[in-house]
Formats: sequence, structure tokens, C-alpha cells
Amino acid sequence: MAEPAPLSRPTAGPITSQLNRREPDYLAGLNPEQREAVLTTEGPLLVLAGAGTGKTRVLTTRIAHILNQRMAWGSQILAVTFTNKAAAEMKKRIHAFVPNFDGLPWMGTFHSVSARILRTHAELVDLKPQFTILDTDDQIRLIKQLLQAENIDEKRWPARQFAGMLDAWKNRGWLPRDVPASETGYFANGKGGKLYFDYQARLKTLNAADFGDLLLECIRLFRENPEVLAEYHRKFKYMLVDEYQDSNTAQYLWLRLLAQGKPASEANICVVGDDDQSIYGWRGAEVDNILRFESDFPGAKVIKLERNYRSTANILKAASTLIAFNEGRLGKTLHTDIAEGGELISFTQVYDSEEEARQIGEEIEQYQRQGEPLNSMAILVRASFQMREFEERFITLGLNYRVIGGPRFYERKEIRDALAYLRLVAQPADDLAFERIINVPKRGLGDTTVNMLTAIARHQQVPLLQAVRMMIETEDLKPKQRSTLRALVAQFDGWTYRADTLPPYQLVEHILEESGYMDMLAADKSAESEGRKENLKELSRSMEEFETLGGFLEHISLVMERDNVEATDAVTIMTLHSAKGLEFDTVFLPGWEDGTFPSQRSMDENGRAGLEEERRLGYVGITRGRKRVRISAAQNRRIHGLWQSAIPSRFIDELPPDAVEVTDRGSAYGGYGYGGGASSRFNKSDPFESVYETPGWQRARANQASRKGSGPLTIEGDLVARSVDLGGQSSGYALGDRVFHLKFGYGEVISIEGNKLTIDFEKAGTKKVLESFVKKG
DNA sequence: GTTTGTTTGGTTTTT
DNA sequence: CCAAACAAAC
Repeated sequence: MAEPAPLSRPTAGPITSQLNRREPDYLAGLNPEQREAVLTTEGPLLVLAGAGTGKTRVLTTRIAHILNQRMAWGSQILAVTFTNKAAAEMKKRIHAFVPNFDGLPWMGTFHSVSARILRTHAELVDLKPQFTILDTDDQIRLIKQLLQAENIDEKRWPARQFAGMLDAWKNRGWLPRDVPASETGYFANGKGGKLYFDYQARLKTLNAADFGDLLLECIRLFRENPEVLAEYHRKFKYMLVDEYQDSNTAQYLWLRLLAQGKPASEANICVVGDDDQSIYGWRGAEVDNILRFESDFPGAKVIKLERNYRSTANILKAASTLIAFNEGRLGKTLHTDIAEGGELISFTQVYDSEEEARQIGEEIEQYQRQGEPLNSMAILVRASFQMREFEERFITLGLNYRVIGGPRFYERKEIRDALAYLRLVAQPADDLAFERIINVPKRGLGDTTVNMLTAIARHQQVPLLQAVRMMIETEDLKPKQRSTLRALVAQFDGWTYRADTLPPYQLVEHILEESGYMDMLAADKSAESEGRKENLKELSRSMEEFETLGGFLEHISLVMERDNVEATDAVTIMTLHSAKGLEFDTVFLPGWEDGTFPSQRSMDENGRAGLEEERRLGYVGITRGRKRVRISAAQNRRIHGLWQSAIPSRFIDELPPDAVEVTDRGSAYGGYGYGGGASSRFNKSDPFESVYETPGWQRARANQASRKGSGPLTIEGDLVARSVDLGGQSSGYALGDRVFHLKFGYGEVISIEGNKLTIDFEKAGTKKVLESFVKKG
């Protein structure tokens, strides 16, 4: 391949003048496509990077190149990622490349970059610069309050559900006024729209923003203040985006605004992604963003990275064959330079999920005996409930394992309590924080007192803490409460004062002592209290690197994870989702049964699009393996406590037979021969037992319902926000169709909403049921 | 205001 | 079946 012409660089600094003569070191070792992706710095560029093709390397080298060639100062480069982990990795690598260039690039997540911009211009979006970033927990509590104020039954309209809708709206870039009635009308009989307005208003009085707002308000800032936007246009000369296939509409709008400084065909924007690894559609990611990049930025150059440096030929072949069953791809095929095929992919069917865990345990021990470290092996499951069986088995075996994706450090109760104290010190208007800790530890300030304070605060339009200050001067409170509150306020004043003098990690210790929180834990004899104390110590430790309280709070609100140190040798157990971006020598993929993987729910709710996303998950799973991929399926699995029989995943049929070796652990229940050659090598089980046609959990539910003789299987409210017709899904039913339902018998379809049917049953009356619950009658 | 019983629901997860 | 969230009773 011809060497690309050197880019114009009239002047050269001391470093570049040396490197100019010869190719810079950092380009060595790049393949031609990677090199082109690095050197094409001008104009829009789409890099389609298949799994294991050196995507991160291209991104970081590109930044290094721009810096090295003095095409821009560090501060004129914007590089956005989706996760903090990816951002941290990029920062680390850039540091190694260019130790101290003129200002580091802006590298961070969409959210952290947005927060940084918003804090600079907070007033323009009705916030103050130190605004609080709310997490899901705060959000739910706030919504609950709004629901109560509106007299909405929380049973019927759960706050969680509304939070989900809010999230979806914000992901689409909708301000309250933008949400179409078809979306808002549903919740709480049409109150959805008003609730969104109220919610936003409440955030402003709390001087707070939720995660969605970070992007949404940034978009509003840019749109309503062209001069601010122009400032960033001048500032950012080069933009880079990682994992572009995961971007949602709001992120897309955000990027487009920032890229508008130049005509679209000249924007120096480089997006890197892989449409085949788009697995976050359910949380608003729009694969379309990457599919239509070329029309958004006319003249965009497209570079495909297809040379895989990770896996054996057999693994790549299996992954490529599987993913080729998807439609609407940009189309890439991974290949490797290694001629040898490597180990075959194995597929094993076992009797039940316990045997699956037993067997995988044995295999792991065997590999371990052969000298392979546990760190090189991972078990990737579709859903976290599948993890337990492995954990239990590994405990009995004494096999070291590590679960990724459990409850997060900063979400633990004690941590959140401590943070609430700190938040209130940093931001006295943070009512949510106040409510959280006013009676933790117990101070005898119960609902009655809090309700009273809330009423006053609302009436006077002041924060709760301010209301307290007012109330302790009056006779309205009982003496006991009054003196308690007075003491609390005094403590807060002391902490606020100390916040300026003590480093944050000492401040938190001081507060936890003085507030009585530590005493509370000491008095608590339950098993967890020791761990809680440990966690709080760890919190303090993690604060040591922060000089200001504000800096720390910003960090934890955006980075909910703690870097976990992996000192010990252990097998990793995690979901397919969280495995994206990682690699292991040996990968176990259990639970490849129809209904489990692909997940029944995905298929029910999103039809063909859902199935395709599941298939991409399979692709992600297989491509995590470097040397060895071992897939298995159980014939029986316990779902919600009941044993259900299952058939192997339809994806098994989509793997190339010559790259797969089938080792049927021939149990009496086996009989699914591989290699029949027909399209349906597996799906020939008894139709009346087919999990797909009659999902196990559905039968379980029906049984439960009939057992208790309780209410009908009505599907209320749930998930309408997500069931917006995504295209590929077609209801197999029409109005007036006669259908049969396992529990309700025969009936007639009287209305259809996505995959939910309202059916007038002959015996059971009118019910709303999921389409997959009925058969044509 | 905590403890105990009861109900309910049960992919994927980041920010 | 099982954990979390809620309601009712100490």
C-alpha cells in the first residue's frame, strides 16, 4: 500500500523537526488501514472497527499524531467515550505517548464533558455552577414526592416506571415541551407531561441536574446561546468519538451541534464504532447514528478495520457466520493472518443448569491443571440470575471467582448517607440530601416533623435547611424536636466552616463521628455493620486524592464505579453486556437456550430488532475469546422456581458446522443430534413443550395465578415507553381474530397496541395480554 | 419506630 | 424459588 502523503505542516517545533525526516515511531506496527485512520485527520471519518481490530490503538495514536504534528494544542482536541473506564484508558495511553504536551485534550465521557461545560455556563440554563448531579436514587425519591403531590396512586403508576420514561425522553433529546402527547398521555392518565414539567422545575429549585439533563441542558445551552456554541466551535479543532454505535439521540444532537463550526463535509470529526457490537438499544442507543454517518457528514471517509489480532480463525469464523444472519449491517468480515484454525468452538448440551455449572467447573480445573491462569478464563451469561449457580458450584469446589457487575460501591446505603452529609455541606439547598439524613442516625425526627418542615419550606420557597433555621426560632415545634434541630444546624455550621480548612477525607471522618453515624454503626450488631464501617473507611481513603469537596463530589457523581484491583487469580463471571471490550483466552458461554438466550423478552418486546440485538450479543460473546470458546445449553432450567425444559438456542443453528465440535453429554433426555444438516437441527422438540411457543415463565405465572385464584393476567402500564414500534415488529394478529389463551380460553382480539392485545374472552371477560401468550384459535 | 409478615415481581447498565 | 419492597403489628 502506498504511503499516504505527509500532511501539511509548515512550521515545526523541536520535536517534530526531528520526526519529520522519518516516520514517527508511533506509526510503526500499524497496519495499512489503521495507519490511514490515524493519518486522515482532516474531514469527517468513520472508522468501522470490528472486534479486536485495534480500535483503541487507532484512537490514541490519532490523538498522539495530531499533537505530535502540532496540528492543534491538546486543549483543542475533544475525545468522548461512553464509560469512565474507556476514558481513563485513553488518558493513560495518551500520557504514555505524549508526557507533557501543551494542555491535555478534553477526554471524558459525554456526561463529564457536558458537566464541565454546564458548570461554566450554569446561569444560562437556570442553574448555579455548583449544581448537584442527582443519581437514580435521588431521582426516584423526587418523583415519589411529585406523585404524592399529584395524588397519583404509586401502586398503579410506580415512580420507577416514570423515571424510566423520563430517561427515555431525555435520551431522545426531548425537553418537556417536546414530548409528544402520544408519549405523555399514557402515564397516570395523561399527567405524564405535567409531571415532566414539574420535575424539571423542582430540579431547578434544588439546583440539581440528573444524568439526562447533563446532555439535554447542554444541548439547550448551545441552541439558545449561539455565542457560547461558537466559542466551542473555535475551541475544538478535532473531535473523536469512541463506541459511536452506542450513542443515543441526545448524544448525537450534542455532537452535531459541536461539529457545526464548519460545513459538515469539512468537520474534523472521527467516530469509531462497530454496528455489530451495538447492544444497548434498550437504553436508547440508536444504531442508526452510525449507519447514517455518511449522510450526516457528506464526503465522509469510511475505513474498515477487519484484521483481528485477538482470536483464532475458528472463533472468527463462528462469530462472522452468526452475525451475518443480521440484516441492516454495514458489513464487515473479520479475518486473521493466522492460517491455523485453532481449537474448534465446542457446543455441549447438558441435562440441566446445575450440571452445566458442574461441568464448566471441571473444565476450568482441568485447564488450570494445564497451567492456565484463572484470570484468563471467563463465564459470560445473558442475565445475572444465571450467575448464582456458578457461584455456588465454585464455592463448593473452592475455585476462585470474581463477579463483575454486582452492587456498586457508591450505591451502598452507608456510602450514600455519608455523601448526603457532604452534599448538604457543599450545597445547603440540596433537599434530597437533607431528607436522607435528617433522621439518620435516629434523632427522633420522624415523618411528622419532616412533613411540617417540608410544608414550611414549600410555603416560604426556601430550602429545607433554611426552613429549619426559621422554625427553631418559633414555638411551632415541640421542645425536644426544636433542640435537636438546633443542635443539628449548629453541627452543620461547624462542618461548613471546617470544609474550608480540613481536607475532604478528614472532613468526612469528622462528620461521621460528630453526627453520631459511627456510634450508630457501632451499636448495630447485625452482620453488615462491620462491612459498612470498612466501606466508610474506604470512602475516606478514596477521598485522599481530592483537594476540594466539590471536586470529590463531582467525581463520584459521574464515576459510580471504583477501580477494582485484580490482584488475585480468579475466574471472571459476568454478563455479556459488561464483557464488551474485554478479552480472555477461554470463554464459556452457558445458557444458550431459546428463551434464555436469545432472551424471550427481547424478542417479545422488540420483535426482529430485538432478536438481532441478541445476536449481536452472541457475536460480542464469541469474539471475547482468544483461543477457546465453549458454548453450552441446558435441557432443563429452573425459571422463577419452576423447572422448565428448553431447546438449544436458534443461534446454535447459525454457527458454521465445520468450526464447531458438538459434544453431547448424552443423557437420556438428549436426542438432539447435531449435524442433521437441515435448517432446524435442534428445534424439533415436542411443540407442546416448546418454550418458545409457551414461555416457561408465562406458564409459571398462569399456574401461580390459578393456584391463588387471584386476579387475571392483566398487563398494566408496563413498558409502554419502550414498546414504541421499532419497525421490524409486526403483530401477527388483526382485530377480530379468534385466539386461544392457555388460561382464559377462546376470545376475540378487540385492540392491538404493539405486542399487547386486548381480548374479549368468551368466559373470562376482557383482558389485556401479551401477544405471545395466545395462539391463533 | 423497629420487627415481622406479605406481596410482588423477576434481562441487559452507564452516566 | 428468592429477594426486595411494602404493610401491618409489636
